[in-house]
Amino acid sequence: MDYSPWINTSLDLNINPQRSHQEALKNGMENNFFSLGLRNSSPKEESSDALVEELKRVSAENKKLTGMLTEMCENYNTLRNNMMEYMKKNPETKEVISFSKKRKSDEISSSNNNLIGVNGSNSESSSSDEDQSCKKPRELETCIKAKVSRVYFKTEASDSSLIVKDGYQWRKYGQKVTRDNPSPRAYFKCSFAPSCTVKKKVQRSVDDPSVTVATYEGEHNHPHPSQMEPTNNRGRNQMNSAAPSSAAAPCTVTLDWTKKPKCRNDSSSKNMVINSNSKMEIPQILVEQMANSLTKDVKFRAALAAAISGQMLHQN
DNA sequence: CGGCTTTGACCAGCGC
DNA sequence: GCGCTGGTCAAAGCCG
Repeated sequence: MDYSPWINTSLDLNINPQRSHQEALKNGMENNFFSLGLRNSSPKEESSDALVEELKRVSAENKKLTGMLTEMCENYNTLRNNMMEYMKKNPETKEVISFSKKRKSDEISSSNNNLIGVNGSNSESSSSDEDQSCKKPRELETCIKAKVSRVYFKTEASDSSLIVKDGYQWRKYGQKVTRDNPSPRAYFKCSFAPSCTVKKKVQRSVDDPSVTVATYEGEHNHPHPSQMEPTNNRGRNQMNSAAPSSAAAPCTVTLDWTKKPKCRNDSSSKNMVINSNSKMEIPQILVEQMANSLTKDVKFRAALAAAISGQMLHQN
Protein backbone atom coordinates (compact mmCIF):
# COMPACT_ATOMS: atom_id res chain seq x y z
CA MET A 1 0.00 0.00 0.00
CA ASP A 2 1.51 3.18 -1.06
CA TYR A 3 -0.51 5.62 0.89
CA SER A 4 0.62 8.81 2.35
CA PRO A 5 -0.17 9.32 5.99
CA TRP A 6 -2.91 11.67 6.97
CA ILE A 7 -1.31 12.48 10.24
CA ASN A 8 -1.09 16.18 10.67
CA THR A 9 0.29 17.47 13.87
CA SER A 10 -1.05 20.90 13.07
CA LEU A 11 1.58 22.41 15.27
CA ASP A 12 5.03 22.05 13.89
CA LEU A 13 6.49 20.72 17.07
CA ASN A 14 10.21 20.60 17.02
CA ILE A 15 10.33 16.88 17.23
CA ASN A 16 13.06 16.39 14.76
CA PRO A 17 16.40 17.15 16.28
CA GLN A 18 17.81 17.90 12.88
CA ARG A 19 15.22 20.48 12.16
CA SER A 20 16.31 23.99 12.82
CA HIS A 21 14.31 26.59 14.62
CA GLN A 22 14.35 28.68 11.50
CA GLU A 23 12.54 25.97 9.65
CA ALA A 24 9.96 25.74 12.34
CA LEU A 25 9.42 29.43 12.20
CA LYS A 26 8.84 29.26 8.50
CA ASN A 27 5.86 27.03 9.08
CA GLY A 28 3.48 29.58 10.36
CA MET A 29 4.46 29.94 13.95
CA GLU A 30 4.28 33.65 13.65
CA ASN A 31 0.55 33.42 14.03
CA ASN A 32 0.80 31.73 17.36
CA PHE A 33 3.31 34.28 18.42
CA PHE A 34 1.04 37.18 17.68
CA SER A 35 -2.01 35.47 18.99
CA LEU A 36 -0.37 35.41 22.37
CA GLY A 37 -0.31 39.17 22.32
CA LEU A 38 3.45 39.29 22.25
CA ARG A 39 4.85 42.23 20.40
CA ASN A 40 8.40 43.20 19.75
CA SER A 41 7.56 46.75 20.60
CA SER A 42 6.10 46.12 24.05
CA PRO A 43 6.02 49.36 26.05
CA LYS A 44 6.33 47.80 29.48
CA GLU A 45 9.80 46.58 30.09
CA GLU A 46 9.07 44.92 33.40
CA SER A 47 6.42 42.71 31.97
CA SER A 48 8.63 41.99 29.02
CA ASP A 49 11.36 40.90 31.39
CA ALA A 50 8.94 38.60 33.08
CA LEU A 51 7.85 37.34 29.74
CA VAL A 52 11.42 36.73 28.70
CA GLU A 53 11.96 34.76 31.87
CA GLU A 54 8.84 32.77 31.20
CA LEU A 55 9.93 32.18 27.67
CA LYS A 56 13.27 30.93 28.83
CA ARG A 57 11.58 28.58 31.22
CA VAL A 58 9.23 27.29 28.58
CA SER A 59 12.07 26.96 26.12
CA ALA A 60 13.90 24.77 28.57
CA GLU A 61 10.76 22.78 29.09
CA ASN A 62 10.34 22.41 25.39
CA LYS A 63 13.89 21.20 25.09
CA LYS A 64 13.32 18.71 27.85
CA LEU A 65 10.16 17.40 26.20
CA THR A 66 11.96 17.05 22.92
CA GLY A 67 14.64 15.04 24.63
CA MET A 68 12.07 12.85 26.29
CA LEU A 69 10.35 12.19 23.01
CA THR A 70 13.62 11.29 21.36
CA GLU A 71 14.45 8.97 24.19
CA MET A 72 11.05 7.34 24.00
CA CYS A 73 11.54 6.76 20.31
CA GLU A 74 14.89 5.17 20.89
CA ASN A 75 13.55 2.93 23.62
CA TYR A 76 10.65 1.96 21.50
CA ASN A 77 12.79 1.01 18.54
CA THR A 78 15.21 -0.90 20.72
CA LEU A 79 12.39 -2.85 22.27
CA ARG A 80 10.81 -3.55 18.96
CA ASN A 81 14.08 -4.72 17.44
CA ASN A 82 14.66 -6.97 20.42
CA MET A 83 11.24 -8.45 19.98
CA MET A 84 11.79 -9.06 16.29
CA GLU A 85 15.12 -10.65 17.00
CA TYR A 86 13.59 -12.82 19.65
CA MET A 87 10.87 -13.95 17.31
CA LYS A 88 13.43 -14.84 14.69
CA LYS A 89 15.61 -16.74 17.11
CA ASN A 90 12.69 -18.57 18.72
CA PRO A 91 10.33 -19.62 15.98
CA GLU A 92 8.96 -22.27 18.29
CA THR A 93 7.66 -19.53 20.52
CA LYS A 94 5.75 -18.14 17.62
CA GLU A 95 4.41 -21.58 16.90
CA VAL A 96 3.31 -22.18 20.45
CA ILE A 97 1.29 -19.02 20.34
CA SER A 98 -0.07 -19.75 16.91
CA PHE A 99 -1.30 -23.18 17.74
CA SER A 100 -3.47 -22.12 20.56
CA LYS A 101 -7.05 -23.05 20.07
CA LYS A 102 -8.33 -21.00 17.21
CA ARG A 103 -11.38 -21.95 15.35
CA LYS A 104 -11.09 -22.58 11.69
CA SER A 105 -7.39 -22.71 12.08
CA ASP A 106 -7.01 -24.49 8.79
CA GLU A 107 -8.63 -21.64 7.00
CA ILE A 108 -6.38 -19.15 8.61
CA SER A 109 -3.27 -21.14 8.01
CA SER A 110 -4.16 -21.48 4.38
CA SER A 111 -4.60 -17.80 4.13
CA ASN A 112 -1.33 -17.39 5.81
CA ASN A 113 0.25 -19.62 3.24
CA ASN A 114 -1.16 -17.42 0.59
CA LEU A 115 0.55 -14.49 2.17
CA ILE A 116 3.89 -16.10 2.19
CA GLY A 117 3.46 -17.45 -1.26
CA VAL A 118 2.58 -14.17 -2.79
CA ASN A 119 4.71 -11.89 -0.82
CA GLY A 120 7.68 -13.34 0.91
CA SER A 121 8.45 -10.17 2.76
CA ASN A 122 6.67 -10.83 5.96
CA SER A 123 9.12 -9.02 8.12
CA GLU A 124 7.04 -6.00 8.95
CA SER A 125 3.95 -8.03 9.51
CA SER A 126 3.45 -8.00 13.21
CA SER A 127 1.56 -4.95 14.05
CA SER A 128 -0.96 -3.01 15.95
CA ASP A 129 -1.30 0.11 17.91
CA GLU A 130 -2.72 1.30 21.08
CA ASP A 131 -6.23 0.24 21.61
CA GLN A 132 -8.06 -2.86 20.63
CA SER A 133 -5.62 -4.86 18.70
CA CYS A 134 -4.03 -7.83 20.34
CA LYS A 135 -5.36 -7.18 23.75
CA LYS A 136 -6.47 -10.77 23.92
CA PRO A 137 -4.26 -13.75 23.30
CA ARG A 138 -6.47 -14.80 20.44
CA GLU A 139 -6.00 -11.53 18.72
CA LEU A 140 -2.34 -11.51 19.49
CA GLU A 141 -2.07 -14.84 17.83
CA THR A 142 -3.90 -13.55 14.80
CA CYS A 143 -1.54 -10.66 14.63
CA ILE A 144 1.40 -12.95 14.62
CA LYS A 145 0.06 -15.51 12.22
CA ALA A 146 -1.58 -13.47 9.59
CA LYS A 147 -0.33 -10.27 8.15
CA VAL A 148 -2.29 -7.76 10.10
CA SER A 149 -2.12 -4.11 9.54
CA ARG A 150 -4.18 -1.31 10.88
CA VAL A 151 -5.06 1.69 8.86
CA TYR A 152 -6.54 4.90 10.12
CA PHE A 153 -8.80 6.89 7.88
CA LYS A 154 -9.80 10.40 8.60
CA THR A 155 -13.47 10.77 7.80
CA GLU A 156 -16.32 13.05 8.54
CA ALA A 157 -17.58 12.48 12.04
CA SER A 158 -21.12 12.71 10.76
CA ASP A 159 -20.47 10.09 8.15
CA SER A 160 -21.90 6.95 9.69
CA SER A 161 -20.99 4.67 6.85
CA LEU A 162 -18.15 2.30 7.47
CA ILE A 163 -16.84 2.59 3.97
CA VAL A 164 -13.14 2.88 3.66
CA LYS A 165 -11.84 3.99 0.33
CA ASP A 166 -8.75 1.91 -0.08
CA GLY A 167 -9.20 1.02 -3.72
CA TYR A 168 -9.92 -2.64 -3.23
CA GLN A 169 -13.25 -4.30 -3.76
CA TRP A 170 -14.83 -5.57 -0.59
CA ARG A 171 -17.91 -7.55 0.15
CA LYS A 172 -19.48 -6.94 3.48
CA TYR A 173 -20.41 -10.15 5.23
CA GLY A 174 -21.26 -9.02 8.70
CA GLN A 175 -21.67 -6.28 11.17
CA LYS A 176 -21.42 -6.44 14.90
CA VAL A 177 -21.57 -4.10 17.81
CA THR A 178 -18.65 -4.86 20.02
CA ARG A 179 -18.45 -4.38 23.71
CA ASP A 180 -15.65 -1.88 23.85
CA ASN A 181 -16.94 0.37 21.14
CA PRO A 182 -20.49 1.69 20.69
CA SER A 183 -20.05 2.05 16.98
CA PRO A 184 -20.62 -1.13 14.98
CA ARG A 185 -17.81 -3.09 13.46
CA ALA A 186 -18.20 -4.11 9.86
CA TYR A 187 -16.61 -7.22 8.41
CA PHE A 188 -15.45 -7.30 4.82
CA LYS A 189 -13.90 -9.87 2.54
CA CYS A 190 -11.99 -9.04 -0.57
CA SER A 191 -14.28 -9.81 -3.46
CA PHE A 192 -12.00 -8.76 -6.24
CA ALA A 193 -10.48 -12.22 -6.60
CA PRO A 194 -12.28 -15.34 -5.39
CA SER A 195 -9.04 -16.80 -4.15
CA CYS A 196 -8.15 -13.72 -2.18
CA THR A 197 -8.67 -14.40 1.51
CA VAL A 198 -7.98 -10.94 2.81
CA LYS A 199 -10.42 -9.72 5.40
CA LYS A 200 -11.00 -6.32 6.75
CA LYS A 201 -12.65 -5.01 9.87
CA VAL A 202 -13.82 -1.44 9.89
CA GLN A 203 -14.85 0.41 12.99
CA ARG A 204 -14.95 3.93 14.29
CA SER A 205 -12.31 4.82 16.76
CA VAL A 206 -13.51 5.03 20.33
CA ASP A 207 -11.36 8.03 20.99
CA ASP A 208 -12.08 9.96 17.87
CA PRO A 209 -15.29 9.20 15.96
CA SER A 210 -13.93 11.04 12.97
CA VAL A 211 -11.30 8.36 12.64
CA THR A 212 -12.22 5.07 11.05
CA VAL A 213 -9.97 2.17 11.89
CA ALA A 214 -9.63 -0.52 9.27
CA THR A 215 -7.87 -3.70 10.30
CA TYR A 216 -6.60 -5.81 7.44
CA GLU A 217 -5.89 -9.48 7.88
CA GLY A 218 -3.81 -11.16 5.28
CA GLU A 219 -2.47 -9.88 2.06
CA HIS A 220 -4.04 -9.61 -1.35
CA ASN A 221 -2.88 -12.25 -3.81
CA HIS A 222 -3.73 -10.02 -6.71
CA PRO A 223 -2.59 -6.61 -7.86
CA HIS A 224 -4.32 -3.49 -6.73
CA PRO A 225 -7.53 -3.09 -8.73
CA SER A 226 -6.57 0.38 -9.81
CA GLN A 227 -3.44 -1.07 -11.36
CA MET A 228 -5.30 -3.81 -13.10
CA GLU A 229 -8.38 -2.09 -14.38
CA PRO A 230 -8.39 1.59 -13.69
CA THR A 231 -11.83 1.97 -15.21
CA ASN A 232 -13.36 -0.95 -13.43
CA ASN A 233 -16.06 0.66 -11.40
CA ARG A 234 -18.40 -2.17 -10.71
CA GLY A 235 -19.69 -2.60 -7.24
CA ARG A 236 -21.20 -0.01 -5.03
CA ASN A 237 -18.73 0.32 -2.29
CA GLN A 238 -15.03 0.59 -2.33
CA MET A 239 -14.52 0.38 -6.01
CA ASN A 240 -16.32 3.59 -6.49
CA SER A 241 -13.19 5.29 -5.43
CA ALA A 242 -10.34 3.31 -6.74
CA ALA A 243 -7.93 6.12 -6.14
CA PRO A 244 -6.56 5.49 -2.71
CA SER A 245 -5.17 8.93 -2.34
CA SER A 246 -8.50 10.65 -2.61
CA ALA A 247 -10.50 11.53 0.43
CA ALA A 248 -8.90 9.40 3.00
CA ALA A 249 -5.18 9.08 3.02
CA PRO A 250 -4.48 6.37 5.52
CA CYS A 251 -1.54 5.63 7.66
CA THR A 252 -0.66 2.00 8.03
CA VAL A 253 0.55 1.03 11.41
CA THR A 254 1.98 -2.19 12.63
CA LEU A 255 2.05 -4.11 15.81
CA ASP A 256 3.58 -2.39 18.76
CA TRP A 257 5.09 -5.08 20.94
CA THR A 258 6.12 -2.65 23.58
CA LYS A 259 2.57 -1.70 24.32
CA LYS A 260 0.72 -3.17 27.19
CA PRO A 261 -2.71 -4.36 26.27
CA LYS A 262 -5.77 -2.58 27.51
CA CYS A 263 -4.89 0.98 27.06
CA ARG A 264 -7.42 1.93 24.51
CA ASN A 265 -8.54 5.00 26.32
CA ASP A 266 -5.12 6.43 26.46
CA SER A 267 -5.01 8.24 23.20
CA SER A 268 -2.05 10.23 24.32
CA SER A 269 0.14 7.21 24.28
CA LYS A 270 -0.47 5.97 20.83
CA ASN A 271 2.58 4.10 19.74
CA MET A 272 2.67 3.43 16.10
CA VAL A 273 5.05 1.96 13.62
CA ILE A 274 4.56 2.89 10.07
CA ASN A 275 4.45 0.02 7.66
CA SER A 276 7.64 -0.35 5.77
CA ASN A 277 5.72 0.21 2.58
CA SER A 278 5.33 3.74 3.63
CA LYS A 279 7.96 6.23 2.77
CA MET A 280 8.02 7.65 6.26
CA GLU A 281 10.59 6.68 8.78
CA ILE A 282 9.43 4.70 11.75
CA PRO A 283 10.56 7.02 14.53
CA GLN A 284 9.20 10.00 12.71
CA ILE A 285 5.66 8.72 12.63
CA LEU A 286 5.87 7.63 16.19
CA VAL A 287 7.02 11.01 17.26
CA GLU A 288 4.38 12.68 15.16
CA GLN A 289 1.71 10.67 16.87
CA MET A 290 3.00 11.76 20.22
CA ALA A 291 3.16 15.30 19.02
CA ASN A 292 -0.38 15.01 17.77
CA SER A 293 -1.55 14.08 21.21
CA LEU A 294 0.48 16.77 22.84
CA THR A 295 -0.84 19.44 20.56
CA LYS A 296 -4.34 18.69 21.76
CA ASP A 297 -3.31 20.09 25.09
CA VAL A 298 -4.12 23.78 25.14
CA LYS A 299 -1.58 24.53 27.81
CA PHE A 300 1.07 22.72 25.92
CA ARG A 301 0.28 24.66 22.79
CA ALA A 302 0.48 27.94 24.63
CA ALA A 303 3.78 26.95 26.16
CA LEU A 304 5.07 25.80 22.83
CA ALA A 305 4.06 29.02 21.13
CA ALA A 306 5.74 30.94 23.89
CA ALA A 307 8.89 28.90 23.47
CA ILE A 308 8.96 29.52 19.77
CA SER A 309 8.30 33.19 20.17
CA GLY A 310 11.18 33.19 22.60
CA GLN A 311 13.37 31.84 19.86
CA MET A 312 12.14 34.59 17.61
CA LEU A 313 12.96 37.21 20.18
CA HIS A 314 16.35 35.68 20.54
CA GLN A 315 17.01 36.04 16.87
CA ASN A 316 15.73 39.60 16.61
C1' DC B 1 -31.05 -10.73 -12.60
C1' DG B 2 -26.74 -10.57 -10.38
C1' DG B 3 -24.32 -8.66 -6.82
C1' DC B 4 -24.47 -6.27 -2.79
C1' DT B 5 -26.03 -5.01 2.08
C1' DT B 6 -28.55 -6.02 6.14
C1' DT B 7 -29.34 -8.59 10.08
C1' DG B 8 -30.58 -12.31 13.08
C1' DA B 9 -28.84 -16.79 14.11
C1' DC B 10 -25.23 -19.70 14.88
C1' DC B 11 -20.55 -21.21 16.17
C1' DA B 12 -16.34 -21.36 18.71
C1' DG B 13 -12.99 -19.46 22.04
C1' DC B 14 -12.33 -17.71 26.50
C1' DG B 15 -12.97 -16.52 31.35
C1' DC B 16 -15.16 -17.49 35.56
C1' DG C 1 -20.41 -26.11 32.47
C1' DC C 2 -22.15 -21.77 31.45
C1' DG C 3 -22.41 -17.27 29.81
C1' DC C 4 -20.22 -13.70 27.23
C1' DT C 5 -18.19 -12.16 23.17
C1' DG C 6 -16.29 -11.84 18.52
C1' DG C 7 -16.55 -13.72 14.06
C1' DT C 8 -19.14 -15.94 10.36
C1' DC C 9 -23.12 -17.66 7.86
C1' DA C 10 -27.02 -17.22 5.10
C1' DA C 11 -31.70 -15.77 4.00
C1' DA C 12 -34.11 -11.76 2.71
C1' DG C 13 -34.32 -7.53 0.66
C1' DC C 14 -32.40 -3.75 -2.09
C1' DC C 15 -30.38 -1.61 -6.09
C1' DG C 16 -28.56 -0.66 -10.66
